[in-house]
Amino acid sequence: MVVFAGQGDARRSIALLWRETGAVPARPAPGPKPALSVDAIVDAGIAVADAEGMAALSMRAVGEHLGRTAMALYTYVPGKNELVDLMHDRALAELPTGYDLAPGWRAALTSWAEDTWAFYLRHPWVLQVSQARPVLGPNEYVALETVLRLLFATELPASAVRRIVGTLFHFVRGAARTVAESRLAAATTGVSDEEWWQARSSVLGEVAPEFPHHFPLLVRLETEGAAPATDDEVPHLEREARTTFDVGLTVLLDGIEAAVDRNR
Amino acid sequence: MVVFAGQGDARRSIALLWRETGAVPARPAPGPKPALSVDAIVDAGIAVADAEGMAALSMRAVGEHLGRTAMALYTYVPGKNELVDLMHDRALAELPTGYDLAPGWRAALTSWAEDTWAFYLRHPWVLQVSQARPVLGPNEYVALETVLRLLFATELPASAVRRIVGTLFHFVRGAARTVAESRLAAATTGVSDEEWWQARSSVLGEVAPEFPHHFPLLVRLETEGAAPATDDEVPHLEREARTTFDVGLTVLLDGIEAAVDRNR
DNA sequence: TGACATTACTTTATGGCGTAAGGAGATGCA
DNA sequence: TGCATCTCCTTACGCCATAAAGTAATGTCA
Repeated sequence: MVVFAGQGDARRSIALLWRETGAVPARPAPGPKPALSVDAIVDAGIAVADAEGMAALSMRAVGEHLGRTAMALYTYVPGKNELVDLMHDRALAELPTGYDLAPGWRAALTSWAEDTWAFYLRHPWVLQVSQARPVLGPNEYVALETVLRLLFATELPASAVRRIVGTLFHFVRGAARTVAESRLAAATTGVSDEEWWQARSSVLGEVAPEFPHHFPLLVRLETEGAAPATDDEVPHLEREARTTFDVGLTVLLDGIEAAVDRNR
Repeated sequence: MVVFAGQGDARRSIALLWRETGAVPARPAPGPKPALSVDAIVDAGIAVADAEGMAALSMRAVGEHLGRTAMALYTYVPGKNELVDLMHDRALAELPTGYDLAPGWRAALTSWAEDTWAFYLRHPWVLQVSQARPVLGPNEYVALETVLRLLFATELPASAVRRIVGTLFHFVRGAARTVAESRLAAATTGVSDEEWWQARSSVLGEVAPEFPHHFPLLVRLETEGAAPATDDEVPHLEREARTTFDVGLTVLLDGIEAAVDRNR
């Protein structure tokens, strides 16, 4: 599922995101006192999505988590899309902002990428929120401003910074997505990555026996390129993904460094 | 929606993917002749997904496209997940394979990235198929072998190639995803990116008037870093995304080059 | 105090989804 | 001719988001 920013009443969604506290109701309104709140609903939504994944995030599930029906949420939130926007922006508040630039932009960007990676793995459902039309909540802006500060320290021109920040996000999100999806698949199917690969490759050996002949480089990648298996608690393929992240980050930063050198 | 590879009977899914033609039915079976075929269904699925997006891909929609009910498809295909796997592998067949390495690996990889980017934009739904447990169809392997051939030309060790290929895919998929989601949002909401940003930023000016003070670098990015608007047919933000792709690719290839130089 | 507006929340209903179950009709072989 | 086998259909179930209408609680005002 890809979730777009709420398309309904733009004014209302944005006001919700920025928690327009203005227009405080002077006199108390009639009717029963609200037992829920936007914050409580957003927290419940995050709890559900963290535990069961975005696919399991339904209005029913969130309502149930609060001892209410699905429809009760609509008193506080215009719809599911807007709820996801709010969840997204609330989650982003977790990201650190105060990176130290004294040891240089490269060290700072490395820390940023690692924190962001860890954040996505804590809240994998965030990866399903579309970046094309960003949620535009306050924390989204804070997160962007944070990484911009590190990138502007390279003294690259704004036009280059603009593109490189996109590239960094593509990379971190893509790398985290692989791990997130892998974990989700394991959780929902009860089959670990290792078991899955085992089953697949044995079937493949039957169905396509001429495989090694057609794909010699793939075989070479398997035999030469794989890290040795360890008896870690961390699943092997997850360590593999983490290594891909580290190596990819180095490549990217080397590329940025090349641009910086050219710019000097 | 994120789609995982079919988790049902592994043997059957893989046999379908590799189109196990063996065990040809010697004598014609009784019963009506099949009017559909796996191929026809896969084509219809791709047609629906290309035109309306992954979210609109339902068994009912595919059936209707063929003048059948949804349930008719289940004679040919075990379920929706397996259909998506088949669509994925069929689509991948479009990718070119014979890149010329004579002008060097960098030029070849550039062509590869551009073709892959264009492919994802032709079939944006492919980006929703999870990479964590790949579909493992024949064309998936061909596509991998293709890019491996270009990367091994760098003479980097297999372990490095293994990680860099992941990084390249993360980048290309991420960049393409932005454009794909942007187009999808425009198509489903009827609001262009430009109109959307216009509406949002005017509301934002009301709700958060102190914005420029809090996010000076974002403002700088807008004013200094943006490409001038043109009266092209291509939407402005899409050109922006394409530029991000070009710049990001350069950065990545520079990074790979740095690794190659170190390895020499 | 009683009438009434307002509010929180529930129930019910609509139209989507994937797919299980069972049935109808066509086909080929005995 | 009977029967097994096959394609394809209808129906049904339990999910989903959410529209519409109802219920009960709370406040203000006459």
